[in-house]
Amino acid sequence: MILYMESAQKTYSIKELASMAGISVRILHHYDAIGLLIPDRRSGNRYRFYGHSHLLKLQQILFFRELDFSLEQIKTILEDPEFDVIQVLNEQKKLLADRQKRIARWICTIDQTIHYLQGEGSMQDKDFYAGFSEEKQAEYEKEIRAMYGDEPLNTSVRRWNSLSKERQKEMIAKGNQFHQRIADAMPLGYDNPEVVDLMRQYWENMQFFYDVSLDRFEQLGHMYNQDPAFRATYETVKPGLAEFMEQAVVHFVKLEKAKE
Amino acid sequence: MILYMESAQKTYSIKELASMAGISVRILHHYDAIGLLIPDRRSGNRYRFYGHSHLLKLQQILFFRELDFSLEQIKTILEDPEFDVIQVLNEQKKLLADRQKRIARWICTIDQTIHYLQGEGSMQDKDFYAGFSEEKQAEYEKEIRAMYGDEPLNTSVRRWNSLSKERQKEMIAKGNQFHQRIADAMPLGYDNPEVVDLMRQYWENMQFFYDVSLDRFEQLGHMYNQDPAFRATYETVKPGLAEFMEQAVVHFVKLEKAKE
DNA sequence: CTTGACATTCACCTTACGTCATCGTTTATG
DNA sequence: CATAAACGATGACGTAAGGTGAATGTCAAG
Repeated sequence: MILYMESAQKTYSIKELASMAGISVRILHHYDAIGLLIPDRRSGNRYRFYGHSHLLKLQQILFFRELDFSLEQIKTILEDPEFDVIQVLNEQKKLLADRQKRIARWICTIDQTIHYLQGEGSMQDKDFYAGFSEEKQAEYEKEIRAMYGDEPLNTSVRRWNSLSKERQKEMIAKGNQFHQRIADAMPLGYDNPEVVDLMRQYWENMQFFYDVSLDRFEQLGHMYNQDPAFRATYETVKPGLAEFMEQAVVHFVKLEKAKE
Repeated sequence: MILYMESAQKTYSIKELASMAGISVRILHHYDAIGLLIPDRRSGNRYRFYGHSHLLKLQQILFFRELDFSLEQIKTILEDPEFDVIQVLNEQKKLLADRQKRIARWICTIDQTIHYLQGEGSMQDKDFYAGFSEEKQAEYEKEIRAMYGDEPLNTSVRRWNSLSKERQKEMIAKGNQFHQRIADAMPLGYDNPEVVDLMRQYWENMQFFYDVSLDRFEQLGHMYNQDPAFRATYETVKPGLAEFMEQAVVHFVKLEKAKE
């Protein structure tokens, strides 16, 4: 492992390090015992002292741990002389993205299960486990493609395509109307009841395409402001609309959750 | 647990069930031993046989397991006579959404760490662990607010705000230009080299605000088409643009990944 | 009648710590 | 200065969720 940290800086006691990292002292004992994170200094009384470099290494360890690597694996990874922190951090980002996708599949499977339980569809037994293994998923997607051809279809797109052209235009116009109405309502402030009601309508309108949970809607709200593409489109309707939308969505979600 | 499944249907051997669910036979033994999933029938030779209802219950168990519930907790949850599958499925969706958020924070922490390691910023030690515990995160956000006031600020928004008004207008115009140029290029087809190059520029332009990975960009691509709000704004530029953008993004990402 | 696939139970092993217990050290306080 | 509280060390045992293997039973097919 290549770590260019001139460690001159501060040293931490075992408890300091543990509480900074949000872990127990015992864990650091354990990591010392198995040679995963050995303090560079031991005072005469055998007290452990950690330097700044251990901070980074511990972060690495906990990253990998979060990704369900075994401590043994982590050790070999970190001991690898070819090991480049930045490269591995980038790889970790990818792993996390994979995990996000997996969770998204799970959410999808849950939706299907709910649908099945409500008796509206007949789910085959194997579908129950679609969210699980990679191979099963690959296999499953193959069948889907065999059924629907090679187009990148999914339910919301199919639902959209099933609308008449008339209806599509209508929906688009509706969306734009909302943006305009929300823009007009900006001076009232994001916590104005009228604005809150507008947000509710906006949200309910979405449900047609997409099963948008409150949490999901909140995420979208942030994106309205933060993603440059969306931000730009909102800002052209009216300067400040992107940020206003974010605030209004967050506020609406908060109110809605308080109801429950 | 309320499960209205008239189990008349097929019965499965232990191995069949295990392989359907992608788990080991031993796990089913274990679940039987601790009374978590007991087969309804044992033939004379003590062989276990499972029915359709066990499929659903096992799915529930594995769902909760994925969410790091202990088997003990899972047992009490499923034994609760008040237990409503659909309600809990909805709760699980929420938990999964939380997990997604947590991962998003991790990705953010990784980005900061990379930034720090490249010597471009000075990260405080505690920031190393920002992705971890909830309390730490709450604490941390408090400090942020103390520093920046009560606005819901984040790096990309700060970055945006740090631009001059002139520059902001410029960026918005740029985004719109892209949309227009991409719309104009639609007849060429999403796999046209010119379109691919446009997508690259679009992507690179994003990097200014947001560290958009290829995977993330692909997700965004799907949203352009699937999220009604964004779909609507794209469709007003030109009908069919939303779907075209999705295809073009997916194609671009595929090409880009093939390069690696 | 044997072989191979599948089933059973019993029993010990593993990982990554938690949880004492027992003891030494340091520091704050009366 | 004495003493308690807080922190440190080591050692030993416990735990959850299975893995792994041994010894043995069952059954259909060749």
